[in-house]
Amino acid sequence: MNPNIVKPKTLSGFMELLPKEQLQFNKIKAALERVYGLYGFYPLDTPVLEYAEILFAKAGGETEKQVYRFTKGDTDLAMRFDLTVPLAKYVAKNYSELTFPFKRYQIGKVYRGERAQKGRFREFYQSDIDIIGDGELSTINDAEIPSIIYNIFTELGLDDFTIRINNRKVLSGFFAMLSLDEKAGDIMRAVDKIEKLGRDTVLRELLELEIDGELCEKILGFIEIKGENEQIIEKLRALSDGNELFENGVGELELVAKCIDAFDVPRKNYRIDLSIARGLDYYTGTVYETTFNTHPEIGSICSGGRYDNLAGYYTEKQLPGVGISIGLTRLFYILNEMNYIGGGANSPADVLIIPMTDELSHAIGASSVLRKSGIRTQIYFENKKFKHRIGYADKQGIPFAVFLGEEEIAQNMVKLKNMISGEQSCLTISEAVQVISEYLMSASEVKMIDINR
RNA sequence: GUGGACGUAGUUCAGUUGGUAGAGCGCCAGAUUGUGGUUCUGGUUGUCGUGGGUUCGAGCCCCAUCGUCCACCCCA
Repeated sequence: MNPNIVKPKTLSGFMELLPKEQLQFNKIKAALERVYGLYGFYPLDTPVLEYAEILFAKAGGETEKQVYRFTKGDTDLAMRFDLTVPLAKYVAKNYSELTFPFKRYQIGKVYRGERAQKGRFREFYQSDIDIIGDGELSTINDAEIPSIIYNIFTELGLDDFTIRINNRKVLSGFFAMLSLDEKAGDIMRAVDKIEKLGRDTVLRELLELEIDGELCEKILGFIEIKGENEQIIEKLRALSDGNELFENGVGELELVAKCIDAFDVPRKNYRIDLSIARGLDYYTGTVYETTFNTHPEIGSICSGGRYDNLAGYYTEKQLPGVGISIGLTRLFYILNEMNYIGGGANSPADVLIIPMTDELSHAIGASSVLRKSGIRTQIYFENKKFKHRIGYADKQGIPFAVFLGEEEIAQNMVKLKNMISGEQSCLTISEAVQVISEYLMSASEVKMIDINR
């Protein structure tokens, strides 16, 4: 091997897609943007790099260790590890220019310097939506978020998922009732794992926190409360000893659940689950977590919640908000892994024009006509054997080929071949446009993701 | 940061007690010079991650190193 050749390789934990996969990825991204737009969210883009002092204003412990940080000259720089902190900075900085409640979505890459593994990346897309209030923000917003998530997943063709909701005030209030306020954070982190690790492991972790065995049982019994949403609320009411935080939380949870019904999210796709806690400590109210029913081992594909104060590190203003983040890279990775992806058109073009003569003006003219009708068109310019030319269309799944030879040009016709059926016919260019357009109409009904594949 | 597995062709991988470097897929050519996807025939591809050691002889054994993957932690 030539020693001057540098072996091409990509860093571990950085996803790089093949052309067809990238096409599918972009379709999913476009579907998200479309739905966000339907709910009146503004798009936002912020820099990947920020001053380290901005990103580290809040960060601590684990996240801090995972941030890529470096200096250029005298500037201390860091790469964003989520989209929430940049949003906080943005809102604080542009407070006077914004209209509240401020609704924004942002789809961008974030960076975490941790060990990569299955479905775990060091560079990945997050797709965030947040609603930020000025001073206060109605709890009804907490119900709109799951409805957006529901619409996104159904839009993508998925239906076997569950959005689970809970309220941190309910949990914190309950722990306060057990006089365990100080350990609330640790307890929540332990309790959050019950789905994955099982009751026994969680019990062991609770005991390690030096919590009395009887209280541990109470905690476990609490998070295992099951039933229809109304029944859960009823059971919670019965448990209350008048703790204000707890009662507030139960009230919020009831309201949010009721409103989610009003948003027409089917009961099969969401439910109250008291074991959902979220490890992050800035959540103060409603919390969400979404999983695929058939593959719970994957973990959460999108999660978020309510926070009291978004930008306390950057402004005196009180800015409560609610938001959620979809792990787009992970979502795509998993769908791809399961072969769910690939339905519908995934070709770069709808037609490949194959000129059979040296004179290309007819081919170029035909391509202009096709493109003006919204048909994605490529011309094969290379001087290759015929089987390569048609093979180019075949390999890329381009559904139509147009042959332009002496004969067709003389008759002012094109030969249109349907690559899937193999049928071909001599048509005028406008007839060809019609045939292709009809095909594209029917093809667009195919779901891009098919879990039954 | 902790623990475990694995590095062989473009790619996925086989390679027996240490004895000539292999297969599928892909790619190229032909059957078929204006018809792909199927089929058949032929062909192409290697610093066996890197460095050292043991040995008459190492893809295989030993040491080191780099890299990758998996799990934990944490998270999307």
